[in-house]
Amino acid sequence: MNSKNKFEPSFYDKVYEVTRKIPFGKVTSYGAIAEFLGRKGSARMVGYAMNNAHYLDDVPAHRVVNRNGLLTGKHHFSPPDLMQQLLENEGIEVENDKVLNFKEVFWKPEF
DNA sequence: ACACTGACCTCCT
DNA sequence: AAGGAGGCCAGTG
Repeated sequence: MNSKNKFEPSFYDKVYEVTRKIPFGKVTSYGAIAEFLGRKGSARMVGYAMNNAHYLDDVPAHRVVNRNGLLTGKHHFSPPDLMQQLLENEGIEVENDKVLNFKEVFWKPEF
């Protein structure tokens, strides 16, 4: 997976690392992660990394939504509703494939 | 090494 | 206000 050497984690690895640090009951956006990693305009890379992250059970991909709080990646889960179910299970209100109180449950990536 | 892909974001009609 | 197109850049064939 990692094309770079092990001393310098690839972009994907950083995305996974940040995604794992998302607190319980919190969510973040692709753009926020991309910006945090220094690739502000590269939100697509984050989403692409999330695609691969599905093979990892350590990465809560359901906590990552787009900038509008919309569950864009829900269709990529086994049952599409699983993403919403997981979020609601964490106390996050989701309605019409959108995260309610997105501003409150939003978690800015940080170490 | 080139071309295409992609769970997004922003700007421009 | 709603929709279309371009841009961002790492990874894979």
